[in-house]
Amino acid sequence: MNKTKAIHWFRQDLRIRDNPSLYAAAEKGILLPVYILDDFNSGKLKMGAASRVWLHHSLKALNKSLDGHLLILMGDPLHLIPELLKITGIKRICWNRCYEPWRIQRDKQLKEILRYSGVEFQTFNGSLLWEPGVVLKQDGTPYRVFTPFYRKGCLGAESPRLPIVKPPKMALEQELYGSMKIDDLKLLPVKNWDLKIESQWNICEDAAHDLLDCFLISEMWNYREGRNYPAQKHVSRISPYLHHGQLSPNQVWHAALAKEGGRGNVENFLQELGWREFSYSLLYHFPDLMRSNLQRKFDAFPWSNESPFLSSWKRGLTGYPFVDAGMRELWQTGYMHNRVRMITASFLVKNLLIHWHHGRDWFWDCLVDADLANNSASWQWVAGCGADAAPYFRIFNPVTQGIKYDPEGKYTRNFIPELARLPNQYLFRPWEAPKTILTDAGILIGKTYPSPVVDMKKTRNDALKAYSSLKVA
DNA sequence: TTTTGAGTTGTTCGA
DNA sequence: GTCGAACAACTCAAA
Repeated sequence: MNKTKAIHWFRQDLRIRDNPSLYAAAEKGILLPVYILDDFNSGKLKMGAASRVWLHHSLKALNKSLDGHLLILMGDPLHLIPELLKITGIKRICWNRCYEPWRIQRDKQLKEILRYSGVEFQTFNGSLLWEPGVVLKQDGTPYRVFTPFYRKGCLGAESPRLPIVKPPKMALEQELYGSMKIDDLKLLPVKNWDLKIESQWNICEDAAHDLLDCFLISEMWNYREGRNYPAQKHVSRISPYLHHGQLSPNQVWHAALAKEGGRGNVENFLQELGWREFSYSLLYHFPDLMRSNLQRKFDAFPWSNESPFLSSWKRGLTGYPFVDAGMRELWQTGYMHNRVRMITASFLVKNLLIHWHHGRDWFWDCLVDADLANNSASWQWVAGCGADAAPYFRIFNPVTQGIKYDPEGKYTRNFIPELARLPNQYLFRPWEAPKTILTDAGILIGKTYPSPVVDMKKTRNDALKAYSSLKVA
């Protein structure tokens, strides 16, 4: 038995700074930092391929900042942790809380085991500004509408704690007790498509801060407007760092608050963190959020089965350039600009009438920021079956949206090089371009770039009809 | 208890 | 070209 040693169990908090559990574990003596790849048996919730790539590099970076003393394991923590405690004789373990329903269940079981075996454990809030259960309506039930949730619930509650520094001293355990190598986790794909993703991102804690600082200093002054233009740099792109915990929301919140944004830019940016909180709250109170329509009448929605267009959508071959640009950005970079996420998602659900579950799964696999709460809540929002009142008529038109938010076509041309020489006037509706213009641009619709898979006008009306059929329920 | 009115980011049509 | 109105019905916080 060794009272001076403690384990910090890294989960979705892959950082050294502002890490309450790491801080507490390192405080009293020797620290054994552990990471356990634990999604091997979680079935449908297996981490997506892009997230695994991100995780691989995150772990490499984290291990480096721990002088190579990060203990790596793979398997079920319910077995591995008690075993590790036994082997090491350590009697104290700390972690930051996670909120996926299966993790909540699992952690509860683990606590029982630890209690039974007389191991001291401590858990912390390391990844939310307001934990679920704190922000509730006066009647004690959870909010179902964002604005009151955020304005009254969040902003009316205690303000988020200030970030803490990294542990002043980290006396790291030198023995590695049969640790695996990070490479042994086989997080990288066999075919090396991950190289494309890696070239876009610097995946480590320091880079996360650089990115955030850069955004806050040079881009946030125009966040409110600029965030709508995917060709511009007015979004922060911190979502993957937030998901994996290289950044904490507290660090972001307080860093943003300290800036002069003007014209509501800071408030708008903070509100996006509020949406993240809202998603987590929904997931906590509706654990089946990833599957069940929050509005049950949507269970009767006439989704088209076996649509041949799902794969066109995935590959960025719908014939609608703005949609295709987004889907290709996703595939090539593991990321998609938020406005384009809404447009591509709206297209899948409202024009192709394909169930949001299919979109959810594709995004889950492709996004480096894939997050159960955000992904589930956002797809429900787009589909209109989510928590907020969603006007049935909110159906994005990829042509209109392209003209409005990518006026110079820079974003679209970047991802659809085969349309690069098409004039702006026709860039978002090449099928309407005169033959001579297409020829001049080297485009053959149906050959070098697909014809539109569906007709916007017709499918819009079909969707409106389908949505109004739900009224009765 | 009842009532009021707002609700993330849209589109189309007609003046 | 710009502008405002219309496009369901419903939930739910809050007065």
